[in-house]
Amino acid sequence: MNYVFDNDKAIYLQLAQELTSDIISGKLKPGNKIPTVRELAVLASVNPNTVQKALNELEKNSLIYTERTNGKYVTTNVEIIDQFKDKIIYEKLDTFLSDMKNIGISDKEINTYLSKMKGKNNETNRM
Amino acid sequence: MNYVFDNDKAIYLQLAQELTSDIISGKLKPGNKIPTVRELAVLASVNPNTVQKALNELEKNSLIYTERTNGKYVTTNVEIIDQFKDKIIYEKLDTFLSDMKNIGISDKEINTYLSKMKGKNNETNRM
Amino acid sequence: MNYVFDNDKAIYLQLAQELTSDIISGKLKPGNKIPTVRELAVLASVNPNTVQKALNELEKNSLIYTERTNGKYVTTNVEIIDQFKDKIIYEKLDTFLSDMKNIGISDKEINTYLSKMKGKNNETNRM
Amino acid sequence: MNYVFDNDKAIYLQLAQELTSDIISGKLKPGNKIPTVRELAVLASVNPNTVQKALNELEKNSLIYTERTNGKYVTTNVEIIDQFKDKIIYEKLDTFLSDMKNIGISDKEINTYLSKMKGKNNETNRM
DNA sequence: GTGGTCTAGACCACA
DNA sequence: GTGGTCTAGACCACA
Repeated sequence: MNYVFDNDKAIYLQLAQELTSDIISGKLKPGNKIPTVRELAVLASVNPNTVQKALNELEKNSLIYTERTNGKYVTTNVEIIDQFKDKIIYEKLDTFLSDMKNIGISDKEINTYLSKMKGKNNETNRM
Repeated sequence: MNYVFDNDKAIYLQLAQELTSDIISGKLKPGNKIPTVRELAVLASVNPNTVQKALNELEKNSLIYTERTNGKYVTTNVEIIDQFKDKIIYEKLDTFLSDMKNIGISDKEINTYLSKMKGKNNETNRM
Repeated sequence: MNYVFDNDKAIYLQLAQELTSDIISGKLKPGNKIPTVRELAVLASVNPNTVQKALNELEKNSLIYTERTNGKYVTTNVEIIDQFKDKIIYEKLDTFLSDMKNIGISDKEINTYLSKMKGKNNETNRM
Repeated sequence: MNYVFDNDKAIYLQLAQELTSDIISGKLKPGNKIPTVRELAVLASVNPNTVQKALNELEKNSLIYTERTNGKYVTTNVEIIDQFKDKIIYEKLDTFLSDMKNIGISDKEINTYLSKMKGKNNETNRM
């Protein structure tokens, strides 16, 4: 996890997206315990309230659930994760393609750019 | 122009990006007059001050210039526009690819998804 | 006359200052006819209303007077011009020295800078 | 800090210049916390939005940086401050000398005036 | 009619 | 409490 936040968007939303990525990618597996709010707060150099707000987003999407006094866990319902993964991929693709279109880049050009860049983008980590 | 704003980001930044897209894509051509601050405010259902702030962003990037009492115009310096276009394409590609990577999508899968979706994304308009 | 205006200040005030300089320096001599409002407007690439407003400033300071239907003239009262010259020199010096002081430049340093720069500032024309 | 504004120039620009002077002169030192937006608004008898706009100017010039929710601080990069100081001194000298020239004051006369006035200008505070 | 500035006041994210 | 955004509305310089 590489917590560098973009000033243009609320931190709690960016954090929620990072954590969602971790679940979707399998980095955090079904049933895994999520680090405590305080641990995450330290990891992300962020106020616990902000972490709480981020985790609420995940819970709203049923990606995690809370065991009272025991902690928060990744859902064991693989269906939900898979569906969410599909939804996010679709959204990101859609946004990417319509952005390219708005900028005036044809499908053909997209392919050219993509083949140029693949394998080179190891530095950044935005979502 | 389709001004639907996302709650997650400052309106003035989203508006600035829409207008930047319009210039980069050639929809607004070098030397073209930008609609007046007040016109844009009405079009985007937003306060004139917010439009001002958005246009300041474009002016900061030298994409537009102001003729006192006359209006604002797209730069006639094609170089600047081209360079900005390249910069934005690079950034969007980079973000897209690292997002996909974070989600756990391989380059091969990206290609599959892309060929499925191309030509279908006519609804949305985000940047 | 070199009419390049600074965006940070009203044009009519800048124009008034240019014209005041011309009188104070003797470029426009006592009794000389001032170019017409329209001529000045063309020279300065400015609206006649703006020239009018600038000339009002000079008239307010008694540096020029209007002969109905005949035009505007530099005052023949040399006293007034001399006093105004003194006043402006004093103000400019005062502003300059207090600016330098605020920036933290000592009198000694001012001298060093001045001897370095004298004779070199032929390009600019601000007032 | 002495916040008296001149009607001829935008308040936010004058405020920006005052604060720039404070940094350049060392009155506000590298790393120092800038008074809060609201404090400055009260000090300058000005709207907080106007202060924001002024501070944006300083941030644009990298003289200050913002710590989210924590406040704004003078840059710790002394290089930047020194370069900006040089730039401003040069500009002020250049303006001063060309103004004097336009008024018809010779270099020799400037020296005479300067030696008369030095040490006497304690009242004013313009920049 | 054009852009620019400013205010009063509200509301948000984050700590 | 800190900075940031936004609105409604007023007023100015310039053409």
